[in-house]
Amino acid sequence: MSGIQEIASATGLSKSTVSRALRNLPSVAPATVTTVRRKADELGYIPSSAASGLATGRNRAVGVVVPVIDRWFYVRVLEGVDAELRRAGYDLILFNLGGPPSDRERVFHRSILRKRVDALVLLSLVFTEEEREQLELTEYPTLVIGGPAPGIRHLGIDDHDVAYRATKYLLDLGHRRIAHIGGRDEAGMNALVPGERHEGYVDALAQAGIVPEADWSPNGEFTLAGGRDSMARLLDADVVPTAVFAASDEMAFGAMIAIQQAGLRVPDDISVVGIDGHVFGEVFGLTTFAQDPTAQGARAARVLLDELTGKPALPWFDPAPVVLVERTSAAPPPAH
Amino acid sequence: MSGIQEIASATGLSKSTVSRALRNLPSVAPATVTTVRRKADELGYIPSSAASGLATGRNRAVGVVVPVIDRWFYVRVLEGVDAELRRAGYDLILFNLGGPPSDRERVFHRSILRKRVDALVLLSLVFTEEEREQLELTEYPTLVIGGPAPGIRHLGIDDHDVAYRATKYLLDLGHRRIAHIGGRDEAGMNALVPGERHEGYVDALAQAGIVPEADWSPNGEFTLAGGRDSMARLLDADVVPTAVFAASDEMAFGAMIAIQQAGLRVPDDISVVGIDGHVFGEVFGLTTFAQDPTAQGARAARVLLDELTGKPALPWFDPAPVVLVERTSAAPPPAH
DNA sequence: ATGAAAGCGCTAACAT
DNA sequence: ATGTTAGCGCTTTCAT
Repeated sequence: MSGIQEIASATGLSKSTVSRALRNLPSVAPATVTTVRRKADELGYIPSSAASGLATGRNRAVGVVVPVIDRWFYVRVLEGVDAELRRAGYDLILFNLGGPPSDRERVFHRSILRKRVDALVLLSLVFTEEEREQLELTEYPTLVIGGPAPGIRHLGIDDHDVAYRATKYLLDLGHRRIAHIGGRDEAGMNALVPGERHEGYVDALAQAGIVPEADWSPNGEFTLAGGRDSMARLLDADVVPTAVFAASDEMAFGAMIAIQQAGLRVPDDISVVGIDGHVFGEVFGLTTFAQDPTAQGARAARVLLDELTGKPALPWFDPAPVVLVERTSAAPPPAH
Repeated sequence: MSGIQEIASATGLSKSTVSRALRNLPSVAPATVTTVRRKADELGYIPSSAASGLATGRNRAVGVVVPVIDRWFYVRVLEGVDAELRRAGYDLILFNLGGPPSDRERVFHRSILRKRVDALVLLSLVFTEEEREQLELTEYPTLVIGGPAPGIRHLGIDDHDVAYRATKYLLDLGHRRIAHIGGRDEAGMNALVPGERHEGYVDALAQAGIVPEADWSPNGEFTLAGGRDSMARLLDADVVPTAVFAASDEMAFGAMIAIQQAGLRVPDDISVVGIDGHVFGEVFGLTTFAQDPTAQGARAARVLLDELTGKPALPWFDPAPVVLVERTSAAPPPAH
């Protein structure tokens, strides 16, 4: 109801002065600031972001685009982005590309590109050539978290390297029969991540002179149920692995459950390691290579915010850290 | 860069006609619409939400306020709200009250009340008297999901009833020694939910003439680890329950893990039931009373959107449905 | 330190 | 069916 104008009238000042006072600009008498602020409170003044956005071209908001919301990784990243934005007084607009593919187009055009945000964080997304161009046209500072995206700078862990380390870890424990529960491309999501992790696995094995069984890389779909089912199939085969490297903790949990359900024990019969650092890891006793998506999100937001205030754009990021968290799901293979 | 004006000039039409054409208003010649749209594409026209927001007073955005993001329930609700908003071409602004309490105040004033949204969905939040007043001043259509909030209409399940049914279910199976893993108030979150669930449990027991042991309502903090620890403690006592009703699936999973780690079996030695309908339930084989937070979110968004288009406000909602999903975690108590 | 005036890009009467 | 004219509520020169 009440705008800057009412405050001006009520205090006998001009709109400009009120505007300045409200924004703590220099060259406003301290006394004036006090008067203005008090009147503002009194009148229950609430600034209109549309008006200031129109006048300045700044929205004080950044968009976060996700392929789906309901995934541990995205939620954690969101948490990090949010924390940093909040400190800066920026709002977070969430764009979910999930659901019917037709929606994707709509969201993309009608929403993302609507000049509502000042910058964009894209999570694990792969874009079409056309979408990329559109994004560039907007000239928003933009970056991708979670998996390389051709043509856009990205922030995240080195997927090949973690997978390599995870496999190596199992190798060093003495395992030779190591399976890998991974993923495949999913609609609109980054297909490169599962690919790189699989390669890291294959490469580590190759270096040890091992060629993995053909069907030892089942698709766990990055879900708990997928991990369980994949493991169950692995357990059914003629030759069973003594260790499993899952491309995500969730799949690793699924594998652990399948192993127990089969009457076997982790790690006595089969060792399991994952990637992620999921909260549930502690309870499951999962040995994993943990990343910190929240930190990645915060970092991304920080970078974007800096660029919004004029800092030159970073063209490239060092890989985000991954730390080995040793718990009880991995041990040397059974003696026999 | 280019606005409605350039299109007007380029086509020889007036700003108004272009505006109308772009918004598919009636009373614009079909041919004109075509011309305008083509020119718009050609020029890479992107509407400014700030400008139209300022002109109309509508932002085509709704805010969702959460106490923390990283919780199964909230994420699912978010998914539902988002789906509905997307269909209507609305954006979703996420306000996270989590983190330092000082932030809460800032988010509340600087962001939520900034006239950036047209309506508000509040998740499991309890507000101070002052916050409530502020909210009312904004006159946004508002509603709460997940737990009653004094003074604001709310949408969600009947917590007392589910808890009653869950306990009754165990009772009907023949159990007499039933424990309840629940929660307590958490910073800024709805303290009423765990309370109601606990009461439902107590009431069902009372009706069967049972007074629960004093320490059979441990605080599982609504987390997996909390559920596990609570169960472990329960298992350590002199007299051990034959069944456990957990106020959330996550705590139920934790309880199941603790039971297994103690060398006991579910449901042979101890039965477990939960509330929620968490995806992991299937893999864990958890018998639970499932709600559908996504549907609740969608419903909420639908209602708000309707009210934005003039429909009279609904003062009250029927409780959201809860369905019993029977799996393998609950059975009659051991014979002896 | 403060004020006056123009304008951000769109929408909405009110014409015609 | 289209054009004219005012704003929406701020910020920002440019004066003073």
